[in-house]
Amino acid sequence: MEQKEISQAVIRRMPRYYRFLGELLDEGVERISSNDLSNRMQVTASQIRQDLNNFGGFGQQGYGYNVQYLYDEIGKILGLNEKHNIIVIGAGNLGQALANYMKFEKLGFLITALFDVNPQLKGKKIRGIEIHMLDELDEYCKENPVDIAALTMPKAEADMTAQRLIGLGIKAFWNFAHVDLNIQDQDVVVENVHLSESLMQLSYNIVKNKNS
Amino acid sequence: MEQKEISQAVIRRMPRYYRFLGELLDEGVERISSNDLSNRMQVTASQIRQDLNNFGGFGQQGYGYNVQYLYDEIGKILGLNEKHNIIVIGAGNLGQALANYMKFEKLGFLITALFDVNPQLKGKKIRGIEIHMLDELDEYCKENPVDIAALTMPKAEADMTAQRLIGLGIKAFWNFAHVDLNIQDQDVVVENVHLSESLMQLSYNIVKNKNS
DNA sequence: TGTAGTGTGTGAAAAGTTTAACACATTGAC
DNA sequence: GTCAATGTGTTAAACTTTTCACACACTACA
Repeated sequence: MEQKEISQAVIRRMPRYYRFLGELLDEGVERISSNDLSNRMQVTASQIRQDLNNFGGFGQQGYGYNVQYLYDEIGKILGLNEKHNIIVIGAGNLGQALANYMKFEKLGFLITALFDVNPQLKGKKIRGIEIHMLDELDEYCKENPVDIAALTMPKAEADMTAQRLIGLGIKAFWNFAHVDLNIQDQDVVVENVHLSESLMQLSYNIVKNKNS
Repeated sequence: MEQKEISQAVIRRMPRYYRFLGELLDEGVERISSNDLSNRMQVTASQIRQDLNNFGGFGQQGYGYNVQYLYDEIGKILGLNEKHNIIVIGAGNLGQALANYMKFEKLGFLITALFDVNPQLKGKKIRGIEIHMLDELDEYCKENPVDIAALTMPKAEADMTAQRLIGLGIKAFWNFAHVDLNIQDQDVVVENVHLSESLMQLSYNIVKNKNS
């Protein structure tokens, strides 16, 4: 059904276009050329045109791109026209921080439940979102639609829990545990957020800068 | 002083090598070939050899790589042999979650202070780390060594605060605010962690998978 | 000590990504 | 309506990254 494979390099840039177009909308800008957008975003106009053309011709010669239209189209490409229910496994600081973060809801990502093994957290609510015990996971997943599982538990349990969730039909993981999930199933997608690795990259660049 | 520029594509992979080598050390493995490592890490052996060779010949023909030695060398490359003091600007959920996360310390990243504008948080401590008021920032930075500022405040204030911090001599930012920092100075490095963008990428891949 | 086997470092090929260049569709001022 | 100006979509070139292939350094066993 998909025409041709679009590279992840392109996909990584789409949310940024979406963000800048949202800002343009807020400013009341109705149309924009790849050139003007390239100045704002500090990327080449050529890249913008190439990227967008992967998905079809959204612009018009002599006019440019209609901001609202392009914004909506990129939203659709990124799946933001659908709602996504997220459960968070691990209700520690990070899990609770995610639950508290309201920005995700505006994008259509709704955190519906948290799970933890700590009995002290049982029944506690974060912004109205209940913390369940991990042994209620199976039941919850059978009774409620779940699109994404965010894994914020210690790495030792992450892969095991992921396997359990795959068994329950979960097809998408937002993985904060510092480990590679061992996923065989082609249908299952994983997005890793490895904070320590990001910090190490920063550290490399600090040291490099010092020495140059 | 730096021999030649090493691409960020390579740098992005180094922390992952570091992680796998750490695991090998824990398992008591003393030596490993690029081939065995490639099987574990699901990358090509060729890529491992190329990547490592950017920094020098760490291996030996007929033997492979000494795990401990390579681990240490990559640690040095990533600047993990030095300590880095981090201040966190924004003591909301995410800021507090970062302060609570002990893994960073093991890598040499020490969170030394949090800052916020909310007077209710004044003097509160997270794992012994004090929350200061934002107006104490200048004084703090003049009296204490600060290597990295983690920005977890709302995006509206992020860029302004970054400029202020640059004025105070901070040269590295770990930016969680959903905005591009407007940095001119070549000496200043930025590492972005844009959680919403990561989520949108995941969402794209979910939708793509459904349609294929 | 000899020798078969291992496995790096490296140069070159292949694949992928980004930038440049431009034909021509559309705009907008007169 | 005409026509210069604009600015996309697209093809091709430049550049970057990844993979392949192999000479030969070193190991390890007899």
